[in-house]
Amino acid sequence: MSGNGTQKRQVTRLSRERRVFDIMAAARAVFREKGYEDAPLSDIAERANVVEGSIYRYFENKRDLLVKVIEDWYEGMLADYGQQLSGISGTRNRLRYMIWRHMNTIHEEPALCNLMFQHIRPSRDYSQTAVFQLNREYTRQTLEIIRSGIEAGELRNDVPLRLVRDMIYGCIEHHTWTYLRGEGNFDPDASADAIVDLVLSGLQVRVPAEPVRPDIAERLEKAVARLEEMALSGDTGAPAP
Amino acid sequence: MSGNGTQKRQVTRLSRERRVFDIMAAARAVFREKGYEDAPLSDIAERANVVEGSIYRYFENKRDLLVKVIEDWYEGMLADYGQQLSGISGTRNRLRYMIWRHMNTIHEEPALCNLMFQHIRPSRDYSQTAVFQLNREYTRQTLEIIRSGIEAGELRNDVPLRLVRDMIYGCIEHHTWTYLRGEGNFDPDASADAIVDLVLSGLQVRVPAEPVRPDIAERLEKAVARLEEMALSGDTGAPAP
DNA sequence: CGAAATGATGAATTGTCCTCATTAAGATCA
DNA sequence: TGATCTTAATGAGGACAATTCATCATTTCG
Repeated sequence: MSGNGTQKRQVTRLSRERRVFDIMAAARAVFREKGYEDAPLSDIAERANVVEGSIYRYFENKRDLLVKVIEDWYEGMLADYGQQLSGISGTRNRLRYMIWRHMNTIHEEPALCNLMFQHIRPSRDYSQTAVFQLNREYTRQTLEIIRSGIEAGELRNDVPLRLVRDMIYGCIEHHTWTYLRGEGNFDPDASADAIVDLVLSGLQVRVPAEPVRPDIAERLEKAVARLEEMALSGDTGAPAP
Repeated sequence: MSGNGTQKRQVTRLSRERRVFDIMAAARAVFREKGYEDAPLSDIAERANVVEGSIYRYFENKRDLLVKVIEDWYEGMLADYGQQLSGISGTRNRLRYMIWRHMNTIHEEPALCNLMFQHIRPSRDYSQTAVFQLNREYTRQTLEIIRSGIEAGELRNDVPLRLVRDMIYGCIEHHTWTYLRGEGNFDPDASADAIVDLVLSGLQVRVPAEPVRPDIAERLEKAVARLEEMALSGDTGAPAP
């Protein structure tokens, strides 16, 4: 409207790394806030101080941007996982840490987790992505915990490992979502304890280590009674008529 | 192009029910084939022999159409569930049936399940939908199975019910997806057995019902030995030096 | 300093969902 | 039966977001 007809446009050029970093940071924030489909590329571009079209110089398309964002987040998350875990000993403690950490992640980044579960994991080519590989390494450690528990004789050896893995992760996810939906409040510590307990002990009632098995107690008592009787009567041990 | 300039357009009018039925059937097919975002309304309209705009006379928008499709499918699915379940007795058998059925559903309609998990369940207003209510009733029956197992003394009574529910459903879903992704082949029967077993028994090694507790066996043997000795010696029962 | 190479731009294109003024089919009534 | 009214169906067009590309700005290099 005002007379800036022949104004030369300003163009700022930064290093490739810096641009990629800016765009991914902006994308992560916007995706976290609005989800995937409700996040217009224009929002991301604006927040990154870039024009829409420029994004396509660094990312194939919107989906590729999402994948890279999640990948980046995942890497940061898992960076210290192995190390932390190696500092914990005992099957139960290690399982508990793994469960606790997984729950905590969902609790702290529900939006990004949602993107992962809604848009990355169900995609056809998921098993070709880097996130898949990261995840594989992550869950491999869980399988390893179980395997060493079996070797130590603490855990049953007749259970399909993958099923156990699926049970643990499935439980965590399902449980966290129902909580996030607003059923009760969230206590990762208590929940982690309960899940470990349930996975290890199962639902069935366990017979406590019985003080004395009834049939044996009976036989013992009879033997003692007979002993006493014999001691008093001088019997030779043949049953009384 | 060819000279049909003033051709009167043909309009067919059907009952409201019939139109809704046609559109939902077409939508279910197209959604199943292409997912949600990759299913253009034009495809659905074409398959239903309707023009795009007409869909909006019966459904608020694309999402509403999806919700109604899933609702409809869910209702059909759960119609006989309660009845089937009431024909099965025993905690283990009932749990197994519930698990088997859930797995089977995912196996037979992976695409529709995906829509449910990806687009319906995570939505903000999920807990206001009819599907949510249906699902609630569905999982309530699972809680009921467990509750009656507890009452019968078969199951532990110190376990949070919701956690058990989450564990079962989470396990089924996670497990089925990893299978559908192509890791191994799918055997609902074997898997259902394994899941029931794991949920009931847990991971930990169970001490088998010992034939005789060692300490008791020892005492028994000693008693018998003493008996014999006494019978031979005419001892009064005081321990031998 | 000039030319070539590369990066950034935003206008234009495309593909969808969705709206709405217009038209056709069927219902109602004289 | 024919005129009028009601309402369903239509499809052209609006809105909006992803993606492309010809053009121009900046940097690099001889």
